[in-house]
Amino acid sequence: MHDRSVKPLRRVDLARATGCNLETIRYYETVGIMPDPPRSAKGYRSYDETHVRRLKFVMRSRDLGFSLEEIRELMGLVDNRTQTCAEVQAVAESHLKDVQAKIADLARIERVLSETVARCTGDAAPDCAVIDALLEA
Amino acid sequence: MHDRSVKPLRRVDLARATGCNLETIRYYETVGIMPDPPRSAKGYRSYDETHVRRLKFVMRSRDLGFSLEEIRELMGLVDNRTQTCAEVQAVAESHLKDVQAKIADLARIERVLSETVARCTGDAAPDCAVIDALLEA
DNA sequence: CCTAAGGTCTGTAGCTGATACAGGCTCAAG
DNA sequence: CTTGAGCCTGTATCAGCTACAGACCTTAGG
Repeated sequence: MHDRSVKPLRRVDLARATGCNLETIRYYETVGIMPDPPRSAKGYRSYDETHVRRLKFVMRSRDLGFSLEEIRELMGLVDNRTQTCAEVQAVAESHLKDVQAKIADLARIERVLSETVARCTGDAAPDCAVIDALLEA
Repeated sequence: MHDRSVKPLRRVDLARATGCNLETIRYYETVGIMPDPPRSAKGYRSYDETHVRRLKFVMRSRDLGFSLEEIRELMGLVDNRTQTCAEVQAVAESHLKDVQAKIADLARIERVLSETVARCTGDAAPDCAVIDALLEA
């Protein structure tokens, strides 16, 4: 009962509530990731809790490595929830495969780098194992 | 003895010899990763084996995830090899730490994603575990 | 009521690391 | 000589932000 006429959030309030960068909020609006919010008489954006939730969703998704395009896709599925969650699962699974591939790539890089660094003597440059590894085919 | 007056390489030859994209070569020149090559009378770039080696070095380094800035640093150390290889080792080691951190991040993401996807029933959207995970704090 | 701090608005530029394209010129093989 | 392949430059595009300029507005304290 203590929410009679909740005061609207300014852009900076939304930023603070979510930890999102101020400018990024505007960016998300221009690229359609966040909806255009209602404006005050003077043109000031005014947000509410739905925006906080949505932005948190976006940020969590970004944090999990989803691209903006994937997030758009996810949110589209959520917004008109006429379909089953199988589609959502498919997006997430496809993204999971991407992540696993990236891990495999990085693991290879890690192996090469750590082997190379270990071979390094710290002596004169002409004998540097890192440089050799990069120069050799 | 069969290299009397080796014929100069064109840009496309350098691209083919290294597997680098044609435009990327020009890009690397503008950002100072590759040197400005000598030009023919008509202004055509002309490369030789030193460019091939240098570009291969750059590509291998990129492949191992070094940023252009890091590559510039590495090449600076190689070019005026007045210092010991300890500096090179330091660059590589610092990069190795970055790579390991990235792997750890991705591993966390992978865990969250795979757990979430596994919880998915494929049923109606309102119960979708992926969406729930993204909506929950 | 006035002032100062802090917020807001827009458009635009910069960042990384490429990649692509237009429009015009040139080279080399047949 | 023709034709196709390649060259040149400048500029635009992409993701995903981040930052700044310059003008305007709001709000709290004195």
